[in-house]
Amino acid sequence: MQIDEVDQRIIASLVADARSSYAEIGSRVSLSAPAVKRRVDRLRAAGVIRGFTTVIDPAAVGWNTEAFVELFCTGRTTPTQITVATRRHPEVVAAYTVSGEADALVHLRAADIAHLEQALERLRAEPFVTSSRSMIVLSRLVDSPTVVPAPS
Amino acid sequence: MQIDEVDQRIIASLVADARSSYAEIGSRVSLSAPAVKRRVDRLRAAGVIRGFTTVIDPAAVGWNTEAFVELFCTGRTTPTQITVATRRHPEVVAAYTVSGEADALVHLRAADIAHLEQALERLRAEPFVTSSRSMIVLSRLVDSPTVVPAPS
DNA sequence: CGTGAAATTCTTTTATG
DNA sequence: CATAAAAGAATTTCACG
Repeated sequence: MQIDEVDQRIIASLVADARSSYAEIGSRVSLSAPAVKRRVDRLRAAGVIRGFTTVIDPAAVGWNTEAFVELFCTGRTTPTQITVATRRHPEVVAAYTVSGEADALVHLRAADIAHLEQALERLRAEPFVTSSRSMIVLSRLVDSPTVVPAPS
Repeated sequence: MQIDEVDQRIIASLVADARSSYAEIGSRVSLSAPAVKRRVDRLRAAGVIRGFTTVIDPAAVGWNTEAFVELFCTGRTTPTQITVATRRHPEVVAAYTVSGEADALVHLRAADIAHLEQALERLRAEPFVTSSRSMIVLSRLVDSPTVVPAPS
């Protein structure tokens, strides 16, 4: 899909504050509110804008422990298998297939260390997992939300 | 801060759609719009709600490559040093200090492999980095936004 | 593509239990 | 803490250039 500079600025504005009004965005990009709405609708329909969400402090709602787990899998494990398996675990925030030593990297979030240990055990019990290596997050140093510059 | 079940449902609703109206949220949690607004204001003031943002398809705006880099640092590297250093790199989406072999884990996003390689070189050139291990993301299997259940 | 205007709906304040 | 009512904005549709 074609995205012009105005779209980019609208996106940047919505990333910074998803609840700002179309009129407010319009004043920043020199467009009327209906024009902004039409562009946003188009960007949503095209899948550029996936949705609007709220950033919550995980600790405030009881998630105090995070970890990244490298999974080593059996030879003929498919990405789909890993997907369906990891999705079953509510502690899985994200999962990726990766190049390097490991086959997949899983981002976990748990209430506490005990909960994390439990989730880890469950994950490692998946039949295609041959071994794993965990990194428990000690502190989050940087956490940028979805950024939207225009890479040259 | 104290969060009751109604707050939790309001949060869940806002995480699912940050642009839904207070009236709509209110109808889901059996509350009037002003009551919802007051709770949201309180949750924002308390830092439970950090903000409202928009989820963008990275590829649609030119970010096609992702990687996780484990950093191994010199003995007396502080988290603050890693923070300020990684923040300087626009490709850094997130950074964590971690337990395990590595000292830090850095999540990078770049336009393409060439850009990623460049960013990696820059990162590895930081004086406190003794070595690194990269995992290039082949595919994103799972990507849940900030979830908000009530961990028992 | 864009704007302006009109109708509807939401937000937000204030008063009140 | 909640609701209700009222004023002010915003959303959304529509006609039009």
